[in-house]
Amino acid sequence: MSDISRNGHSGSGQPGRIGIGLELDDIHLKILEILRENGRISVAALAERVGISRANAYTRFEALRADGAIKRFTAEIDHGRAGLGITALIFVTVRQQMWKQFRAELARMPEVEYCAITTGQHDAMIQVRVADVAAVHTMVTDRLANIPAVKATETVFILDEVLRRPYVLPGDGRQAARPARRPAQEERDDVPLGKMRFVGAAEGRAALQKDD
Amino acid sequence: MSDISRNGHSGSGQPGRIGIGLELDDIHLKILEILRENGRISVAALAERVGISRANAYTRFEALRADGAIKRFTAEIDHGRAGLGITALIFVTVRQQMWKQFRAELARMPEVEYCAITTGQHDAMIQVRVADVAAVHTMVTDRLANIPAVKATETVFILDEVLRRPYVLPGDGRQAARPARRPAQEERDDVPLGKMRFVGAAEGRAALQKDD
DNA sequence: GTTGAAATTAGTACGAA
DNA sequence: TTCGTACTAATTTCAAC
Repeated sequence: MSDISRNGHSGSGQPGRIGIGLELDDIHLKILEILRENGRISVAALAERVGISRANAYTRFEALRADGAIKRFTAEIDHGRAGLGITALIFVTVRQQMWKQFRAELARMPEVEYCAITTGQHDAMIQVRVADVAAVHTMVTDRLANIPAVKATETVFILDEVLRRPYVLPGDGRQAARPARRPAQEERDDVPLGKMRFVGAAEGRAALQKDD
Repeated sequence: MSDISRNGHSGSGQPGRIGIGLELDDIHLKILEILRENGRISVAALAERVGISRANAYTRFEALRADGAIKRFTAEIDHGRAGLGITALIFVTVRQQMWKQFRAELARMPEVEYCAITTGQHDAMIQVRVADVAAVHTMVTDRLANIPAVKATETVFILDEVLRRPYVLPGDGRQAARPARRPAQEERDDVPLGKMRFVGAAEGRAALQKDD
């Protein structure tokens, strides 16, 4: 139910568009860094780790929350232990005029953890967590297939989740974090380009986003 | 760096395998439900919302943490506001013998938020967050392409993130939550099966997981 | 933006149901 | 096990610097 696209700083955000309401400085980023790996740390302890006063930490903490830079705090659950041992990705091709309906149906499927609109061969990718393989089949055939907006699906299973970072932030020891220096052409034409493939949006898909 | 597969209850978990150390009852699940939508709630407030005593809430809270059912608490960040407005999915084909090396390289790429091994045409899907489109290109051509373990990549961009639930749990108003009643064949053969496609693992891929 | 005290709340221990 | 209470420690708030 949490629609994270409405004020659209996710995914569809303009490149380099930083700090609309709040100017995020290094201390803000450090706070976020700590909070993403320990969402329950006290503000007092946070202040100490960042090296600022408690009052300052409270002010910044509240500002980040109010600004929306921190969207929420959440507990990461071990799905296996909670009885949802199967994870699958379902790539969906959506009839363009019916995008809004597709969204509404998604909101009614609690097994969907994530849904994103993508470029490439399909229009959307959804990630589902269910108890067993049969439930994936039920989900795809009974629920998704009966949505008129769904033209086709392709399902793959997740065999193992190798890595999940709480939430990526700029400056994680990265070189091209914010302004992103673009290497000159000469510097990068030694790259084996034949290995890779970029997949743009299918024709006429520009309309998809405005569709709702 | 957070390798969530080692004790493998994620993704590769057996169907219905619930409560290895801890038997999770309805109260445990309700606690998880509240915690996933507000990871910073006090245990006192939690106790009240669940309808148990404070002491009991502390006991269960600690048990869930110790058992690993709660893996960590984290803050959800608005990436756009933090300067990482571009999200992409990179599907990677990995040379089987080199899986371990691929993992090691991943750990050194802070822009990778998520990596999962999948069935289907590709071997892994990674999700990256970067500042701009150029950074995706740099990432794929300079970093991934130079890993010998990487045979090929296919990149799609995420245009919009429609839905993200903190973490899916069983019993979210779902019918087939835990034991997952499998519908009899007669009940489901009215489904338009032509719409969908399940994609199994490529040949010889069973070896992949044992590879590290 | 900081420090330090008061008020509040969180976390612990333990005996009883 | 769970609950209730009393106790201790820590956090948050707020005022003055």
